[in-house]
Amino acid sequence: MEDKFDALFKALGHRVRRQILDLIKDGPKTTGALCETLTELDRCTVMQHLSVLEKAGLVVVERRGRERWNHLDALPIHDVQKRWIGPYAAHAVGMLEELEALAKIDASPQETAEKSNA
Amino acid sequence: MEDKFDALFKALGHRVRRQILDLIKDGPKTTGALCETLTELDRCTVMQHLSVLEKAGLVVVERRGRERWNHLDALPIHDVQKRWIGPYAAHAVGMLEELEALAKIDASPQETAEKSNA
DNA sequence: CATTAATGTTATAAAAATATAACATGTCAA
DNA sequence: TTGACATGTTATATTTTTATAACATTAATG
Repeated sequence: MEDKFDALFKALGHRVRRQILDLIKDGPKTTGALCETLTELDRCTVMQHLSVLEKAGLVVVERRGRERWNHLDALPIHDVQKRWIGPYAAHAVGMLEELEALAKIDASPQETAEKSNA
Repeated sequence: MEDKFDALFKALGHRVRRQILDLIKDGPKTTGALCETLTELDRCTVMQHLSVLEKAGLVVVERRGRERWNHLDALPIHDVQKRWIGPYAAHAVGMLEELEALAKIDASPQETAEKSNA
């Protein structure tokens, strides 16, 4: 289970792979089409990145004749959201609320004067 | 900007670091306390992991005397949520809804008979 | 102030990720 | 069927990450 999250976060941890996800978000693309966009990279490198995404379950391959169509599967990201991001994002909101509460106290310091000058 | 997401996803891409985040989620801990929990790892290794988390902005260090208190800062994860996870999780929900629609069609095939037998 | 405890620093070995090259396979289309 | 095209496979160089060891620093405490 933790292996799955390892693979997912590692897959998301490279800008090229995130770029690929964005490229196939609105519909599948062939490897060739992806390479045409990612001109700065060797075709083999693009295929290796696709392989990493595939192992993480983020890309599903459909073969059509001699073409390889790379589809996005966003379901694993939903799992990441549920287990890791959601709870921590909520934690972040909690932190922000604490800061806001502190700001209000600063704005009306007379209320906390007793505590401040120890 | 993409560098930030690189650092964040890479920081989250190791189970030990995710474990550390869980350990300090409900309050800061000293490096020593973390090492007592992560007994299978060398202290230096734990410190390296903390350094990765710190560079990603997920851990903020407070020094008290000779102790180092590691605080969670979940705000960067909020950014990840907004830019990467939220939109893709929504995409996943969309995929699920498409699948459900297909299931309904399967359940009442007479409604789509015209399309099916071309 | 000397000792111990907690942490920091530098160096290094081992493993994994990244990028590329060279060659191989399968398939479309004239 | 043959040549070109899209992709696949294997090998390898480079870089980065992970894990440790050895030594250094800083602060509490008797």
